[in-house]
Amino acid sequence: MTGSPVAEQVLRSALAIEGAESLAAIEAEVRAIASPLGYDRFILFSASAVGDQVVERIYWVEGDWFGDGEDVDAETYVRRCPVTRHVLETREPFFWTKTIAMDGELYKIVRYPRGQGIHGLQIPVFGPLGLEGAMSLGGSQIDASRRARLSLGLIATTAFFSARRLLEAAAEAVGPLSEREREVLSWTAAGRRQVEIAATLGLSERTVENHLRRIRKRLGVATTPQAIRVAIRNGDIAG
Amino acid sequence: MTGSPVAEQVLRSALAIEGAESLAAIEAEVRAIASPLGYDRFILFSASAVGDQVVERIYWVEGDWFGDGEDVDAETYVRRCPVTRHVLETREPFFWTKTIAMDGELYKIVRYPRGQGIHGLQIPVFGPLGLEGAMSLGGSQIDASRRARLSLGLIATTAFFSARRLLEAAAEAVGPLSEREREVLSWTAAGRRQVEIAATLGLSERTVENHLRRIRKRLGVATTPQAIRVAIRNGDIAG
DNA sequence: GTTTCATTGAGGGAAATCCCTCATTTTGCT
DNA sequence: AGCAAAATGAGGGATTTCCCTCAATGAAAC
Repeated sequence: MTGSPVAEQVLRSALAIEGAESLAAIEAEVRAIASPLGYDRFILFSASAVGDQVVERIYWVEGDWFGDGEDVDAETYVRRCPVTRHVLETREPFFWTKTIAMDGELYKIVRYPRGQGIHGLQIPVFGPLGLEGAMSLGGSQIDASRRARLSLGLIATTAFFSARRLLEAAAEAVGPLSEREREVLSWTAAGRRQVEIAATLGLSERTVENHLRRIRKRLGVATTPQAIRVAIRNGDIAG
Repeated sequence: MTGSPVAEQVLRSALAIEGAESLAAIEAEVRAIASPLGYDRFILFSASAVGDQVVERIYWVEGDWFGDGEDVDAETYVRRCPVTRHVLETREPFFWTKTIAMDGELYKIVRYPRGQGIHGLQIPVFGPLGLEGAMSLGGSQIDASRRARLSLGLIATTAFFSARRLLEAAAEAVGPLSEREREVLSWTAAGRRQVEIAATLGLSERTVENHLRRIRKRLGVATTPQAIRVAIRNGDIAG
């Protein structure tokens, strides 16, 4: 489609992104790699695989994602987009195509985008807790080769972690679990219900519930089952 | 230390690994990239933190990891190694150094390995379920630049997923849980709610609920959080 | 051909969990 | 003493999970 990505440039940009001290610097590097490949719109966001909410926080939006006359803001658009939701179901970067049908826009996940419309590449980013973010790149004439996908995958992954480092500096100050919290969680892992744990420890059900909520918050998870896994992994409770 | 990685070669190898049809082909590509950087021993394995057990399955071991006269097998060595355990606690590739002290071997996680001894790079690999595997590379004279780390990170990540695709293809159900049940439980451990899992797997909420109930019954537990722990213990799902 | 089991789905209702906020007491630390 | 964090508890409402039963399909086993 356009020139194939220059490998040297890709590595160099990834390193630059890794050490970037501002979001603008990250954006510039991404553009430098993506533009020659035909991508001219970008979305970078943190995501959690939990809750109905896929998108957690948008780090960067750029380009004509919405078309003229659309009066949706970036947040709404990204959150509603079916392509965005698809990151929950995949473990690999994927291409998509948006065509204008009679009854509105039609998104499709495709192997190789071609033909009329806006095409794009969506790259999920994974971490210790599973899906942690994603980057979307789009354009009307894009390089959709495996090589481009691999290159942009590296760039996007690096960009996400770097952007998060910059923007969520003081966000996740999660401490370790307290003694009481470990105790409650251990009983939970042992199959006890909140009311039973309350009786065992001589607490009210409310307190047990409050402890569990605080535990989830601390561990940065959404559900108690997930808290069990994370706590086991962290060594907070016995596996 | 040695020549810096040729970016073009890195991208090419990553693509080759991605499409590889045999483990040997993957190994060859990794060697081609890693050797010039001074790495001559490799371990590739799937991982999960099941209590004491970090390593799940070793895909590939090569090189002089153990020294002469050592009569430990690869499994034991990798499982015992403190460096291996450290992948549980990190979200980034890291360098380590092994020095021979009077009272045995001493491993240290370092920013830039130098001096005498064996040095290495450990690269955790993440997926939708969190930590899913890792690759260890070692050598006595290694390139420990950020550039090398980034390049090998890409290579290792690609290699892991490709190797798993090849080797776990015919993995059959060994546990008491069926394939579908394991799948549902894994997503639960990853923090998904029933309705979300239903959407992801294309099932009705009812079906997911039924699966979970059957899982609890099979494992002989009362609650889903407990099922998570028991399943992790049994190795039915990743820790 | 019959039986078994995995997989899928549902109705209806009970139980449990989860979310928000607010408040009190205790404990550890400077 | 004074502050911060842990630990405790509650109100009130929204979601989610759980439990019972019932049922249809398809594939594998006998």
